[in-house]
Amino acid sequence: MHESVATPLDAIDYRILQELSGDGRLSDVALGERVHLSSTAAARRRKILEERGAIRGYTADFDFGQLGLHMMALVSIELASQAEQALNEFETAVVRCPSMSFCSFVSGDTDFMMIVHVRSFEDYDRIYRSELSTLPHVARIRSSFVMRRVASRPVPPALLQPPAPQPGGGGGSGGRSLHHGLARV
Amino acid sequence: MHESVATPLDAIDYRILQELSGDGRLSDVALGERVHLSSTAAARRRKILEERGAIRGYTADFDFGQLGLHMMALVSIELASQAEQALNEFETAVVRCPSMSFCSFVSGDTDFMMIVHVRSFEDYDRIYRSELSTLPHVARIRSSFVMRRVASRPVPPALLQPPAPQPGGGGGSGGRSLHHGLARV
DNA sequence: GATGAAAGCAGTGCCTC
DNA sequence: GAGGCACTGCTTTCATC
Repeated sequence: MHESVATPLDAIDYRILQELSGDGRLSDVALGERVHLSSTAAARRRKILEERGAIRGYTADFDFGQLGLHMMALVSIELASQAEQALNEFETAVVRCPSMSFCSFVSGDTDFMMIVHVRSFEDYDRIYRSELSTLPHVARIRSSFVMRRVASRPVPPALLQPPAPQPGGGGGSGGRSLHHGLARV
Repeated sequence: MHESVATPLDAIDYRILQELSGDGRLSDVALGERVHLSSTAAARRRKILEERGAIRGYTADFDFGQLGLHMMALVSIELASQAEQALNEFETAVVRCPSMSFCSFVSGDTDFMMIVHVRSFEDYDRIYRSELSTLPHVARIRSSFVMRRVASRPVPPALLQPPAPQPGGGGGSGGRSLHHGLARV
């Protein structure tokens, strides 16, 4: 697996990503029409994007309410220790939380941020006690609840574009200089 | 108002949702095999789930790093006023933020939580000043950055199941194993 | 990137349980 | 009402240029 980007994505690749972001089940024929390519050319590009990992997969987007998941909680978790072993043990445990949708190690005044979907307040109470507060090394949990989703999209279409050239000519700091320190997010 | 829950989803429907959550481009033939149905029956159920809105759509899942989006920020925004007009004006403006992936009105000690993808620190600085701090009624912005994604999945498979029977009733069908791996981390 | 043939798939109507 | 089967027309795939 080559971590470095072998060939940069061109404008058509980004168009394909935009279309597949909007409809992941788009047929190759429809995809080709939208990016002004033949279906085979579109399919080939799509496959290359999948193989190089730019497209990691496809998923269905659900109505959480219809699935009975009426509440979404944003949970910030502070550990009692930030030693590597504590972080590792916490992370190993948290990926096994059945209710956890998202968890990341963050900078700032907390250690981890999680997104948790639950059915009800009772459900959250149960999960809080059985899944969250039993995670190792947890010192403090703060929860806030999503009252209303204002906007939600996998990636803003505006970001699915080739990196713009930096103003000022030779600057070139856009996009490729930040591999140190931040893992791929 | 008896149209809110037309027909409850059965166990096969939830199996279909699980499979499409893992691979949104699954063909009807493959879907049928996985849920032990013919392709036509699987396709019919999938279509019904789409039409009733349980499946809102399908989307591709990207490697943000390969797209040049090396940073993800969690931004909490507190407004100077929580009057309805202020909330409305803020929300109208925030959905136009090109870099915004997610925004919700939340309970707790802030008003809105956003997820923002950017290319670099320079990019974030630019977006902070041009997109975030110019939003109407903003009193305070706090950002934290995702250092590492520990886990990320659209919906935990464990939640894509029929609601468990209420305790005390008589339900004995709760022997569910939680061995689902994380689809993508 | 395009073309054409072959394989595979989706969509429909009809039948069974 | 729901599942399965067979047929028909597309779509995808893989040669090849």
